[in-house]
This record gives sequence, structure tokens and C-alpha cells, in this order.
Amino acid sequence: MIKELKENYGYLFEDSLLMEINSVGTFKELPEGFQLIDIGDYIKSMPLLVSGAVKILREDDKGDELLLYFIERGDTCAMTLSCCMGQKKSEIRAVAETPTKLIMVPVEKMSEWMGKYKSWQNFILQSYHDRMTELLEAVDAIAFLKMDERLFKYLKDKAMVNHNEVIQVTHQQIAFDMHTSRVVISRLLKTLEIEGKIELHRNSIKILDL
Amino acid sequence: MIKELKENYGYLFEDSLLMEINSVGTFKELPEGFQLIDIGDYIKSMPLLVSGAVKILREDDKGDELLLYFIERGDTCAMTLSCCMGQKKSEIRAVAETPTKLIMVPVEKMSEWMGKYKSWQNFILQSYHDRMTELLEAVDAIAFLKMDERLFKYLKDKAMVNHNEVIQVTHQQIAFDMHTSRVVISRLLKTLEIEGKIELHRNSIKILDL
DNA sequence: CTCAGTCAGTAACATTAGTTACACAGCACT
DNA sequence: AGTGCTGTGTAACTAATGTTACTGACTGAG
Repeated sequence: MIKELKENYGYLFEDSLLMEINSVGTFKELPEGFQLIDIGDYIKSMPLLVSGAVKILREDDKGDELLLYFIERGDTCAMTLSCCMGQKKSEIRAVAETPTKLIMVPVEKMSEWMGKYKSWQNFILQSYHDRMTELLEAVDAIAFLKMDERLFKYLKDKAMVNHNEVIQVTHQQIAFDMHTSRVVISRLLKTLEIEGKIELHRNSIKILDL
Repeated sequence: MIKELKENYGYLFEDSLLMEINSVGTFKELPEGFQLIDIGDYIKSMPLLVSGAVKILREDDKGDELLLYFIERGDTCAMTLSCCMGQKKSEIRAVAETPTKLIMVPVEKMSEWMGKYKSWQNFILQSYHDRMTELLEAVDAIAFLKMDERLFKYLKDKAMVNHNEVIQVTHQQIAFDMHTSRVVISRLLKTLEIEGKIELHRNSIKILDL
């Protein structure tokens, strides 16, 4: 695990902190689609992403979902942080978007290291800021963009975290993530294809205009 | 200023921290409508609210606005925090919703106190969590609610921070905050009145069903 | 190959929200 | 009272999004 730590967090943390993480953290590999956190869960440990990507979703009472943003290598889940702190329930759901490797750190350590390591403190605050910024971007997309623009942004974001201009996804799955209906997505995708921005295939979409 | 501090933050911070805040902070009174922070501003000090309320707005490139949430007594602006840290520009606009009293603290202190006072650390993290939660609520409203529900929620929230079931506002102002058009708001307000949930007057609305 | 299940395309329609245009009411000022 | 400005009500229309219903194409299991 120490190898992964140095590679992904070596530039952020001093050796002593890396050693601490190494001694209390547990390394995990998640398959695609694995659900790390559900809404209402109490969080006992926080994830440090080593590789892969995790998507963060919001859900309302009626079970309608909405994709908020992705978390990647070098990130952590800020929601998790605050949830641990106050022993609060998670407000979001986290699902592995791709096969993902991460290190789980017990929450008690988070607070302890805050006082002990300046670099950890910066990491946590920076993480909060990044997540906040991504949330604002999500708000922008929902509030200011029309469906076709949102859809294209979604496709590009998804291609980005998958490091591949071809994404494996069905229209129905997109509809879930964007909280709309499959028919709407099919319609708009077809338009995007006619505009030459994407290529449609069964179970996959190629983004041309990345 | 020490009186305001003790009243509003005494239960949070130990005396030594209160004294520090007192010695480096400046007390300010803002009139309604005063703009504390604009998008793109570099932040040099962070606000601790003593009384009143501040509304936090998001704006896109085309100048379209959207109300995100309100900040009240005992709160601070988490966006400010993260902006100071990284010397980044503000992503949001902050405008006094009511006449507001607050204490401005230089940003260098924020970081210094993080290591020095556990209570300050908790306050900052709690603040991030609260703001995150409010942002999520805003997302919920935009993504999952229909206009009429969003409007009624807006009216109730506004009545709440104004401590008054009668709010002074024009249809046009609501339209700005909710990023829609005046005609749409007028139409929906009329429906809400017919449903017996509100009473419409020139320049003011009374919320009956609080 | 056949069958069942999943996935995608499309039409027709319903609903919601945004736009344009105009009438008129309330209020301040003269 | 007359003038002008701001705020509100409403109709008629357009545009965007959501819904229902049906078609056929593709795929994997047997």
C-alpha cells in the first residue's frame, strides 16, 4: 500500500504522515458499480482515492436520482468528512464509476491529524473547497443549461473520468443520472449525433468533440 | 463588540479565542442590499454574522442570477474560507438580505486559529458541512421541485430569515432570485393566492401557511 | 435457430415553463 | 387633476421537456 500512497499522495504529505496512513488505513479494490455509501449511512471511515473514479449522487424522497459529480485519484469525499465529524447521516450516495482502488482511514484520525499535520489540514480544507466548487458547477448545469447542453457536458465528464472517448452506457442509465426520461435522452442524443458531436452505438457512445 | 461576540459565539468559543477575535476583528453594520462580496473578488477577511441575514447568489456568464441560500446569525461564509486559503476568486456573490451586523476577521487568523483552538477548527468544519448541506438543499429544489413548489419554498425561507410572515418584495425581484421571468412568478403567485397559501399586495406578500 | 429480454428510435400528445404584448392600478410629484 | 413611473394581471403564443405507446434491432441462453 505504501507504494500507492507515495505515488498519489507523496507530493501532498510528509513521510511521517504517509507512515501513519499506512499503518491505520486499509487498502480496498472496488468493482465497477460497487456502492460505497448510501444515503442515511453513518460513516466510520473516509476514502482516499488511489485510482478509478467514484460518482456522487443525490436522491429525493420519491427515489429520483441526480448525479452531482465525480471524485478521482487524489481526492477524498468531503461529505464523508463532515458526516463523520458530527456523527451525522450521509446525505449522498457514492458508487464506483470504474474499478477503483482506495485507502480507507478511520474517522478518528482525520480530526487527530488536523491538529498534528499542517499538510493534512490543507488537504482537508482544499478538499472541501473542491467539492464545493463541483457542487456549484452541478448547480450551474441544472439551473442555467438546457437539457442538450447538460447532456453533452455529462458525456464529456464521463469520458474524462473513464479516460476514454467511448463510454459504455445505456440511454436509460443516462436518464437516471440526469433525472429525466429515457425518451428525452434518446431524442437529444440523436440530435447530437446529427450535429456530428457523437456517434451512437448499442450500449456505448463515442464522443467526437471532446 | 465583545458583548455581541459573547452573545453569539460564547457557547462555541473559549474566552481566550473570543478575546483574540475581539482584538483583530472589526465590527460592521451593513444596510439592506449592501453587497459584501462579488464574483471574482479576492477575499481578505471572513465574516462572522452577529445579526441579520445575507443571501448567497450564483451567476452565470450571461448575468443570470440564482439564489443559493441564506446565511444567518452564528454562521460564516464557507466559500469565503476556501477562497482566502488558496488566494482564489470568489465563486459567489453575497448581499445583505436585511440590515446586518457582523465581525470581519483577517484571513491569516483563520488558519492560525485552526491549529491553536480546537473549537475554532470544529466551527470551521461544521460551517463547511452546513453550507454543503444548504447547497444540496438548493440542488434538490432546482432539480426535483416544480416551479410552484420552489416558489413557495422560496417565500417561506425568505419569511424565515426576515422573522416576518409578510415579506417586502416585488414579483420581478423573485424572478431574479429564482432565475425565471416575472410573468411566470405572477402567474404562480396568483395560483398560490387562490389556493389560500398567501395574500398578495403591492410590494409585499403575506405567507399564511408557514 | 428460436425465444426472451434488453435497448434504441420515433410519433403523438400533455404539461410546464418562457415570451411578447398590452391593460390597468397604485403611487409620487407637480 | 394630470403626468409618469413602477408594479401587477392576463391572454395568447412558442418552446422545452415529460409521457405513453408502439416498433424493431440486437444479444445471449438454450
